[in-house]
Amino acid sequence: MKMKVKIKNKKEVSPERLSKRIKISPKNRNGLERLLKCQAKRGLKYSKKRAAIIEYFIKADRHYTVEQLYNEIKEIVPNIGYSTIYRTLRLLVDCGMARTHHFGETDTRFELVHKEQHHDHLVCEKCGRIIEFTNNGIEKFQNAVAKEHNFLVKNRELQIFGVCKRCQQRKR
Amino acid sequence: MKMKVKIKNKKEVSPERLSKRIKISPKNRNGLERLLKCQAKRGLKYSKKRAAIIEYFIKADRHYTVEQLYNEIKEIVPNIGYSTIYRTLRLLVDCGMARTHHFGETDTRFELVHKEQHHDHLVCEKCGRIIEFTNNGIEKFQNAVAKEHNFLVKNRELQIFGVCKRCQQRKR
DNA sequence: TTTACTGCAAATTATTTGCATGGAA
DNA sequence: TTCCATGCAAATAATTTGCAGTAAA
Repeated sequence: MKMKVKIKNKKEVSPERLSKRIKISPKNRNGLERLLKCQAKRGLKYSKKRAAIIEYFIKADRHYTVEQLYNEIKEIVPNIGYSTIYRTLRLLVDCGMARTHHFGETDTRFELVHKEQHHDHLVCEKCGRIIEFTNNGIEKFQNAVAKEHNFLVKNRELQIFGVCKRCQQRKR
Repeated sequence: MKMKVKIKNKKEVSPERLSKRIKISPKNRNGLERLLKCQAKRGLKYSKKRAAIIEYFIKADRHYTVEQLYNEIKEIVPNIGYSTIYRTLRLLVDCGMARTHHFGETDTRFELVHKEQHHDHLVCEKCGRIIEFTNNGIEKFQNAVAKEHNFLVKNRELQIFGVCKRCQQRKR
């Protein structure tokens, strides 16, 4: 079992530079604002590499493994280290700008939080494709189940594993 | 990324001893039969320790971490090693007698497969309690979503995280 | 000039595997 | 006797952290 002790530094620093440097479409505006607040609260400085990672991650908008992200980022930012990717993604998660999943794999996948709506995933076991979906019916029944058990819902995660349309066609 | 190469030995051996030694209630009968077939197919021998682990795991019928199971088993079978727990649980999973989950934790939890019905979990973030439930409505909507996407469903996993009834009451 | 950021190597955690030895068939 | 099962230690995999040098503010 893993035990963690976290030491947090808090200090005021203006994060304007980060917001100027990162070019983001409007849909990510509020996510970015959350990030800036979070940075300010922690007294983080602007950093070229971190900004590059965040910008890339936001633009790509995929369900990344650290390994995948590392491989793609290092083409743009040579000399980048694994730790920086890990640290940046952890920051995004802590700020609520990213979310983690384990789609039946050993390593963690990071997903950008930019939609207001909760969504779930179809995970293709052949090609690894991940398809997002939202379904109100499922949510309603989940709430009903929780109520039955007097369970206070904080979060939920649903994955449907199988074979996507494309891979089914490919087989024939 | 982890790469695996598995070498399998197949040989005929009678698994009668295991079935005699493990005392199991009727509801686990078919699970046990699957296990015995699986053992026979692989040419596995009977083993006192393995039998003890399996029997304990079946009787307890909980969502075990390897660590938890190890700690409890070693009281009964002194001198047991972690590897044996790992190897036995892997065997159970391969035989379809156990299933793994990651309830937002880093380590794997193992669950006994003894119900015919698929079920999902309410996971209490305060006390770690895991409550199983089945809900046909959720399943129907899941199937509908899959059909919409022409997705061939192989498996599904739903977790609802939050605070259980007991822990909510405790807070006040 | 202070203090955060980064890469690297070493540490941690969860899990698996090689090997010598004990035990089942 | 044969060959699987086990414990232990070493290996692996994913992730985190310490540290010394670099770069923001």
